[in-house]
Amino acid sequence: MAAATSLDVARLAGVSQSAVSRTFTPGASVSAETRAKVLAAASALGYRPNKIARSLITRRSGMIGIVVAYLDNLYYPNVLEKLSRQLQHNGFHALMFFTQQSTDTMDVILGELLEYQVDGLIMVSAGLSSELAARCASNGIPVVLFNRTLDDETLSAVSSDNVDGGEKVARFLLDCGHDRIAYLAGWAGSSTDRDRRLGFTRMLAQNGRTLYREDIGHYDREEARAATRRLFAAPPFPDALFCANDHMAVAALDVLRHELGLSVPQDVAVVGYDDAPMAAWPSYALTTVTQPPDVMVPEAVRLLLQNIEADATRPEQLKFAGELVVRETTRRPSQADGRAGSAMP
Amino acid sequence: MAAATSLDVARLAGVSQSAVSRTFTPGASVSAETRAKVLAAASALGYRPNKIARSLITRRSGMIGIVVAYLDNLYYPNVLEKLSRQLQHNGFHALMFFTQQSTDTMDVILGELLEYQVDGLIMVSAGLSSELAARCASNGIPVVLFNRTLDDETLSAVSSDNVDGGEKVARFLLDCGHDRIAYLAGWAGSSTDRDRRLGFTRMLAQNGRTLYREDIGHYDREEARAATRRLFAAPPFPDALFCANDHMAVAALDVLRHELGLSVPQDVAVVGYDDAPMAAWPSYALTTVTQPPDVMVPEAVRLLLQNIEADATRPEQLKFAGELVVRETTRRPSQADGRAGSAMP
DNA sequence: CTGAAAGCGCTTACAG
DNA sequence: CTGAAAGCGCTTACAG
Repeated sequence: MAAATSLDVARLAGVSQSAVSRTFTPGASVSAETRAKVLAAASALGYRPNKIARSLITRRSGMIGIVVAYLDNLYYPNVLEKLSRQLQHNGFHALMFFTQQSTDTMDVILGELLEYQVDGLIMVSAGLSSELAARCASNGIPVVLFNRTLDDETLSAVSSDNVDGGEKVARFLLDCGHDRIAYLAGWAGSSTDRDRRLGFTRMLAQNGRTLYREDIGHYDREEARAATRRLFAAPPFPDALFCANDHMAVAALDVLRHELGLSVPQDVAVVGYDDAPMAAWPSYALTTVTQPPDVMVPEAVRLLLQNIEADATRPEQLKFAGELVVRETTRRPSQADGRAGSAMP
Repeated sequence: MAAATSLDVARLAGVSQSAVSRTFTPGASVSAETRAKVLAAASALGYRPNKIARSLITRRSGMIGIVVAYLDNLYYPNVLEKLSRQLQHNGFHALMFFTQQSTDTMDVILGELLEYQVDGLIMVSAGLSSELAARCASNGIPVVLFNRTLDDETLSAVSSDNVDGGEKVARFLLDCGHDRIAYLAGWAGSSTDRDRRLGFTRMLAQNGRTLYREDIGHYDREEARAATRRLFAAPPFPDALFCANDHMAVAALDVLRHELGLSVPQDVAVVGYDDAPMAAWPSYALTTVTQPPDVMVPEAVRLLLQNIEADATRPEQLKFAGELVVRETTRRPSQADGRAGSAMP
């Protein structure tokens, strides 16, 4: 029952084992006749080249490690599916590595990644320290960060312009005439949270405003619920709430409506970030900022494969602008408002 | 920059290459002294055994192929994460294969699966014909289907008891006093849809009822929306709607409330299946039937690894009972009802 | 175009 | 416990 090898095929076809190998190597030179004999024998035996044996000598495993921290945020499953399909489309396959929260597991994971001889690495909803990044580089494994950036620009990264996105949200909320504007933060250490907050508060400041209130939800549903309660513990309530992602915005929306009995957007406007699937569902109809996976995913894969081809890692940072999608959780901007720099959806 | 090999380590440690191999093989015999020398040399060189080379001889790649059709149904990302973590916990890693809708791609995928020398296969939201299953078996690759079953019981499968689940829903809806009960079907060809519908209609029949209306949503959001419109095109409207999964139930709920202006559960009760994440969100608070991944996933992994260990595939079908979770999209059962076989949540 | 041979980095009998 | 050697299933110069 053991699978047929190239030698089995060679014997049946009456050719050398090299000839078999060549007919399965794109671009190798085999006569049409030999090729036909080999193909016939191969299909008779149900032969398929052993990729493991091949990669031992070619030094290409055809596998890309995808490191993910969690899929709770429903923006990510879609990203994962697209990444995986795109990889498949290019002759690779994704080998999954889920991290725990602790940092030393990241070390374990990296070790396994190395053992499996992955050709490259995509970090999706997980952070990677500069030190670990260096270890990948020293082992010659190209890495691209998806949706996060590293300060020292030592790794390739594909992300959306979160500063710009934060600004867009602030400008829109200002245009709608909001005054007591609150921010529900994600993880303090993440580049996404840092940048979204930066763009948001900076634009507020340019218009002479500051954050009315602020709390932290750590990109976690339950924590976001608790933070929302704190944000609305005492009047006067915020009249607008910018959440660092949709995952938290949806949780906040539920607390606002179903626990506190507030009307959205009449009592308070809510804006999220990501344009995750549920943001478009009528029950939420959440105003949010897109991070277009249709352009980001192909670029991430292209960048990675390019570095693999080149056999050298030239870090490159790609940033794409997201756009504000205005749905039902926000009011319409006041027509008469002539504030400079105001953005219309 | 090439990674260190066992030979490099051997030279540095002043021992044979075999000794190096042995210290990295659990259970092999090495003296404490040799082991220490090897470990020191290994860490000095940053050595890690090459899993690819190892698997060529051990015939164990440490990789499990996970075949997935789509992640749109948000019940699946969680399943995927749990499966992947559980595999990791057992020293394996998941290699992802996303299928297209067409059947011949399944053939291509299977070929790739074979090339990558995966130790086993888990089919998650994808179907596999008996013929392809046979090909896996003939190549000695254990397979377990997750959440679907094959009629001929030739493959292992872990699923929830969908017939029982369908019955529970019917009994509950009957207890609530519903009369015009409709069914929103999934894929006609899927075992989940077939079984849920069977249990549902059978229990209805036992109580002298039939389906008031029925339409098909193919487990697709947009199709479910369209089907819901058709189901409610003409009065008298159904007063209860059982959807074959939560993904469609949530879509139906949105059409009912936001397009047709109906109140749930006053005008119509809605029940889903799966207990996907959004079912618990207050905006939906969907009554549904669980398919407990916390028990199903570990069992699926156990079954697969057991077959891999045994080096023989003994198909086994495991079925777990789900439970009805009553939330806000259904009314309370009428207290005074004494119907035999009535179920209380 | 073709075949014999070396070698990718390991594991595993086999002697000692 | 230890080392020399064969071999896992391939690819790839090297001659012819």
